[in-house]
Amino acid sequence: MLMQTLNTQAINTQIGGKIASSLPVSDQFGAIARHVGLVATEFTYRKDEEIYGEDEPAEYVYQVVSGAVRTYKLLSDGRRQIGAFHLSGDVFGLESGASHRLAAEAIIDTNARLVKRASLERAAGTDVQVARKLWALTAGELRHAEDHMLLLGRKTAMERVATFLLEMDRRLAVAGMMALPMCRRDIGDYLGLTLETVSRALSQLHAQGILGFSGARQIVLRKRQHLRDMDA
Amino acid sequence: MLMQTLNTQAINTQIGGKIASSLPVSDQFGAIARHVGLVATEFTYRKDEEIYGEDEPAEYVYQVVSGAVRTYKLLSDGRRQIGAFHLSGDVFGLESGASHRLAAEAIIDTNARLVKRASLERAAGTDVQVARKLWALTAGELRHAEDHMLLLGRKTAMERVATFLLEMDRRLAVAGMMALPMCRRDIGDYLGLTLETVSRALSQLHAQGILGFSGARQIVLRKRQHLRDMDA
DNA sequence: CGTCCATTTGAGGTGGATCAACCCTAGTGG
DNA sequence: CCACTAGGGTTGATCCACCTCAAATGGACG
Repeated sequence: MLMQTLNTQAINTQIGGKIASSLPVSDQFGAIARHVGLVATEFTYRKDEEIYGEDEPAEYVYQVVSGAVRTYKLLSDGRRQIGAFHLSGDVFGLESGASHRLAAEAIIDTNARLVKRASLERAAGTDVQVARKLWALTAGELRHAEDHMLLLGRKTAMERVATFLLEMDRRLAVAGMMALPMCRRDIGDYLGLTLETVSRALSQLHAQGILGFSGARQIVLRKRQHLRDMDA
Repeated sequence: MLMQTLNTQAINTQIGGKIASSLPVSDQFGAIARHVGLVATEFTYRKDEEIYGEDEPAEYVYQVVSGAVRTYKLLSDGRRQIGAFHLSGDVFGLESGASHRLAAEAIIDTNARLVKRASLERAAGTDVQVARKLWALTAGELRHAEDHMLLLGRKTAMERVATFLLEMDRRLAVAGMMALPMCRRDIGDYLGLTLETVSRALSQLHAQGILGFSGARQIVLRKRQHLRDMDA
């Protein structure tokens, strides 16, 4: 369980078997709140570990430091819909209401900063900038959900995969190459497809020279415009 | 174009061919903002009239007074995904960013109150309660979108229709009967199905005695628990 | 080097889409 | 008051994109 180097004043504590660190909020934590007095705790979650469950009280708000997180809903028979993938820098678990609407799990080993929801609420009550930021974060999630409804309701399998590749390319490509943290089943459950259909679409794009593989999860896009055209 | 009785101090004006009325905000406008000084304008939209377009600057926030509104996204070839139906009392068109993410149209003749986005923003800057309310409204839309992603990505046609019926029953049933304002095509574009599939599902539920018709859009649910069971 | 998953690929089935009549019913005009 | 019409809704027949089931392949890790 590797942890990112923290502020030297950080106090490391052991909670529930996970390594935690308290640290004063600095500019590096700006994404959640630039507000003096807020304390962030850093946690490490192992691959496939649950971070919180659906309908669980929303005690904390999270920011991914490293790793990746999936949020999802389940039907009673196990069918799963992944609502979003959260990557480095992303905030997740922010709720206006009392409980989490989706469950969250680490896709791979993940470090996250936590702040108490209550302290954010308090900060928002005195600092308009904080309140505005919380609203903007929720609005950003809503925008993503609206785009995703169009994908799930109306796009073909190939269009869904093309959209997914462009999204991931934008969010995690380094030097034109992306290293996907999630498996084909996760991608399928995000796109409303089976893992086999995802695999077939990727194989077809590979055969057409639109993407290159170096390992199943290392992908380089070779014809982005072609993907944009097919994403409808 | 019938209009609801307004405050006697209201000033009626004619704008762009539509009847508009300015009125001081009172408690009846609480859903958008209980903030002195905000002015709401009332507009009437005819059936199928566009209220705003996708990506159009978000100048106003709307509240349905009477009627019904659909918000939707289109793909280039005309495929449409309806994101939500807005009924009496619902707020729509609220954006944290600069532009509308979905287009909006009146489903039937509709009256709506409008307030300038800028004045809401101003109010939110001074009144924490207003800021909190705006956030809660956006969070409520997000919750609906998250539920709907699960429906679109993972539910069967029958499960989608059952979910739809329960949602509409909850939102617009009067004396156990609901009068749907939207046509089968709208329902299909909301549920990610074709209008034929929606019609077949409703016919099957009718044949099973789970619902009764009095006209294609007048529906009474006879076995709500049965619908809840099939909505997975 | 062997084991275990993740991924790919193949073969066949099916739920919902598509294409096509037909049927209501509300509104219109005679 | 009734015949006519148009648009919405229903129903039927067929199709096909994606799912399901199955097996082979590959890659990471002990």
